Amino acid sequence: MNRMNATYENSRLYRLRHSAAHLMAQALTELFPGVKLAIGPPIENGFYYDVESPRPIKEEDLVAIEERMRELAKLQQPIVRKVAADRDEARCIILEECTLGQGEATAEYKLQLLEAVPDGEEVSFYDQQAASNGKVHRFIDLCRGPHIENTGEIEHFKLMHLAGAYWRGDVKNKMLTRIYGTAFESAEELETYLYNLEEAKKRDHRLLGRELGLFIFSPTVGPGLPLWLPKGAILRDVLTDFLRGEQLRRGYLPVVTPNIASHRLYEKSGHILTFREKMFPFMVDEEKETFILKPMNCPFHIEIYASQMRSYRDLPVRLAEFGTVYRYEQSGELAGMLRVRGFTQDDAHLFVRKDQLLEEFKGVVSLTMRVLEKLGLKEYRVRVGTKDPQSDKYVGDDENWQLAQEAIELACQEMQLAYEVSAGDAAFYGPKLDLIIKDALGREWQMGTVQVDYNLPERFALEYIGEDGKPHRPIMIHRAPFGSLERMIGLLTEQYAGAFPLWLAPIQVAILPIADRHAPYAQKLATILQGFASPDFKPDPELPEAPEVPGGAELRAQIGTEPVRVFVDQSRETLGKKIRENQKQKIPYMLVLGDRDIEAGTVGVRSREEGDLGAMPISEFVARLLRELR
RNA sequence: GCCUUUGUAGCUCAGAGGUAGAGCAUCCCCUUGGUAAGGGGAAGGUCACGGGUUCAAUUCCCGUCAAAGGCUCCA
Repeated sequence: MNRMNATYENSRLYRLRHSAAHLMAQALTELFPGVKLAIGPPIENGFYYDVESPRPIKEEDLVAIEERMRELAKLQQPIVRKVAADRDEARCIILEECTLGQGEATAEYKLQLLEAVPDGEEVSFYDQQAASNGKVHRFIDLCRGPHIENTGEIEHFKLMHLAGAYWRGDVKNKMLTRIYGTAFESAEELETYLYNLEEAKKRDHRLLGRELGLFIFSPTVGPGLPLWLPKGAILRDVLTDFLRGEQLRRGYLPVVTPNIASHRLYEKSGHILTFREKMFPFMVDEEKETFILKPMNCPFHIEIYASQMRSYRDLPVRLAEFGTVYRYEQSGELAGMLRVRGFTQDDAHLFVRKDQLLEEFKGVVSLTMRVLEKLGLKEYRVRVGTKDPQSDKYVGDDENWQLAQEAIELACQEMQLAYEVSAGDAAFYGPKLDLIIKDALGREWQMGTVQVDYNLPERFALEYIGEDGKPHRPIMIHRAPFGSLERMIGLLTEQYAGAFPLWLAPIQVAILPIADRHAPYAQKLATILQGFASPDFKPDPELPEAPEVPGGAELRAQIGTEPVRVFVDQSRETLGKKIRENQKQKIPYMLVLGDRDIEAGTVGVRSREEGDLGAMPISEFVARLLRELR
């Protein structure tokens, strides 16, 4: 669930939404007699109520429920708080009053909730009622509160959608129907919220991914298996080139490993035991052995580490690979690029000595911060996932866990990261630091991750020879600053609404020849901007000879070895149409090219953000471009 | 996987128990244009797939697949 701050929880809006949830429950008890109410809290953008209904609640029922809510709100029911003297009285109120004469069975979940209230804590109820046309409408609910004073204050609300939700969030329990709604203090705020929601949908990466030609999904290929189109693939290349460069400077060594491996590898790593349900069905060769499509890269990198004797002087060893892994995610979990079944991690494993752990961890976090900064991702949450003391699903001794956690927290403090500790969010082999970012619809996704691992070195009996001539066990750091290219590109698409910054944009410059006769010249200019053309390069032998681009040699020198990603729009359309189409493609710069420009050695520059900038010498535009890129 | 919803042309969407339409995109013709859609024409669909009800199903019912919003999980 989304996190809420104390200001919100103390606000009138929060109480208003809580009361709106009650009002909805009241409408439900009237419209669906026998409905069993579970819980109905306010949430970040509204409220919900979980119920078990005697007949299925359909989307079309929402209209009637909302209608009844409005009627009930108009009755101006005062909301009265009551405190039960003791547990027995609370039980009586639940069974006799809360059931509203609809039978004790409807109290099933409320009784369970009562049991969950800690001893000594006050048990309160909120009661609302009013009479209308001789009929008494009443609703009373076990609830901690607080609420607003009167249902009449609930004016600006809307029921949003239906969903299933397990009772107490446990898959083993019955699935209840959750009705989501939202409420605001004013009609304007409600409208703004709904409007923003519509706007957010336009930023959906699935929509933009297709419109901008980044990626598609094909049912013929299979769910959760994306196809990267040329522009999306360029985006991947730009991101991987960037990170590869950063890693090179930080002493990472590239490795490449296969997509499948013998089951023996994953038995040794423990994945078959702990990760089996996330793995694609095994490939069974009846004569020889079983192969597994890889769900993680680490065991391969471990094999590489273990392939030779390591000295303490060799450490840290940092092995990096953009490794594609396959995980059999539940069908209902797939979500565009944010959750797929085949994805490429910007993975690396650092094998370090104990005395190097803190510094290496900090190095990784610093790289991760550098990545976020470069990507322009400013809003994120840092979560340190630690062991759940109640659980025994972890491996390794407490001392190592303690050390690992201290290293993580110390690193965060030294780097002045605002982090929060979340018990139970560790990996089974060690604590970790995750970066969590919201998508367009406000849903949180784990992006980058840094994990400390004592377990796998143990399972694979990894060693290095220490200064003392004796074998020692290294510690592993697993890390992925992006998390995965799929998720990161999906998220970036939403962050930028498809208008990627110049350095990332799959196409940086579109050249728009005004008439057909300008196309050869446009091609010539394109090859210069692309930085690979020799002076006598002829782009297309079919094209007529074009005038030389003035100052071409100087421009080549200016561009150097960094190619600009250029597209020449040769469609036989009017200039207006070309501008419109390329603007919709969110290309950072358009260069309009006609007789006047060829004559004068200029280009008509149009910026995605600033519109028409007028004609300028080509060298001036190139200077502007390079300035922006560097 | 579970709950709710959706599935009509490449895309966005109309439509009705009697075997289908628009705009954009595509192709062709005319237009060669100076900063957000020039004009005309053509082609394009087993109405997701498989059953059932019916004289007749794309429409109603059931199942399957896929997608969306949630729940549970996770990069």
